[in-house]
Amino acid sequence: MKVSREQVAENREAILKAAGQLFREKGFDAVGVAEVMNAAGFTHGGFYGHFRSKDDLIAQTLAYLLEKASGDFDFKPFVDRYLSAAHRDNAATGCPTAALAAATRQQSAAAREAMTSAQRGHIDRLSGKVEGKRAAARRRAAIGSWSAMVGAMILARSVDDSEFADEIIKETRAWINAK
Amino acid sequence: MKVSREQVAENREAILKAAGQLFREKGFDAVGVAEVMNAAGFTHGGFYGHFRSKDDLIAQTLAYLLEKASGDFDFKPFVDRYLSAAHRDNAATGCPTAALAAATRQQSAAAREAMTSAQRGHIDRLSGKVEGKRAAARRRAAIGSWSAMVGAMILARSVDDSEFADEIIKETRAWINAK
DNA sequence: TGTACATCAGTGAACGCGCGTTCACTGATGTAC
DNA sequence: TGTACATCAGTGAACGCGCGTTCACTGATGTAC
Repeated sequence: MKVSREQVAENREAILKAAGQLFREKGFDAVGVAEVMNAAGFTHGGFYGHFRSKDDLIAQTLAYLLEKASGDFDFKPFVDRYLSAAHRDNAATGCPTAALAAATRQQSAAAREAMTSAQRGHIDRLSGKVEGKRAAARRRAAIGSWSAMVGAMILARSVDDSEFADEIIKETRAWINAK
Repeated sequence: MKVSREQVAENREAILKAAGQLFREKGFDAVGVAEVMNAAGFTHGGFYGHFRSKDDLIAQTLAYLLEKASGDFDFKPFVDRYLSAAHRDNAATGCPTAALAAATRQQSAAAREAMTSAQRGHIDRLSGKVEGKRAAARRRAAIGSWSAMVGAMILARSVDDSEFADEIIKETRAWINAK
């Protein structure tokens, strides 16, 4: 059955939302088109009315997640929220960079472009929030801190011992804050 | 045809070596059992004489790569070699943690165990190399530096602009060295 | 040491499942009069 | 405003390909005498 235009837009966003959670939780390859559509409340056949291919879905989901994650923030609370056990345990709703940047390396050009411009924007924003007088020093601190945050989250999630994972997160947080 | 016992051991290592390169380059899911066997110089049927399953291969390849990557080193040269454009451009022969830690999260218990014990060992070793008087401060610097190195390499490889990637690597290196 | 036989690493065809993708169909929406 | 028709979002069956896995077979290795 046909549906109204606003409904189409809502349905499309529901698909992106479902894909966003599933991809962050399980990775691009382990999530099928049918699984995404079911999670969004549809059957798989309608998928190609919204997206040209699974690759297209991946690129658009990345753009959608990275855009949504680009809100305003203060530096210290951002670091503390980011480097927390809650974030480690909730990849499906957490930072798309920590969950998907490594996998984006093997994805389409469109997906990599979405990731690239998001990283540019995020580092620019971080540079404005970090302490320091000279712009170059602030940018360096922004890049260094961001690398440490993303790396710590990925390492913490890759180990199977939650105490060790906590140590990685806490010590990285303390190390960044001590700068 | 049957082959000698030493040959079997050599062949097994050839498979692990081929898998190690392919997995680091393309990721676990994008590499098939037949592709690994061909790269090692065999046909796919013989695979199950060496490994119980593809999951088993993944776990054993991780253990193999992480073991080989655990040599001795000095801190500063290690950071400089790690955070280099050459390392960024050669994932297939580079650090298994940067290439595979994120994907290990979705793998078998055995794979995660290999990653966990390797991270423990690596952080212990780094703690002994880093400058600082008190053990806790050295361990903190080791964890923070290691998070930043892994995060910077993953971020640099995820973007499609090599100048921006270089900036991420260089600034993270400078930031670590400035600690 | 030499010979006969059992073992078993590697081969390549085959199987079956899951996944991305296609397509004829349905029926509600939106438009033309 | 009401009616008739065209449009098209979503359905669900079907297709085909690739991949992990199995298996009967081959022939070189290793062992028993």
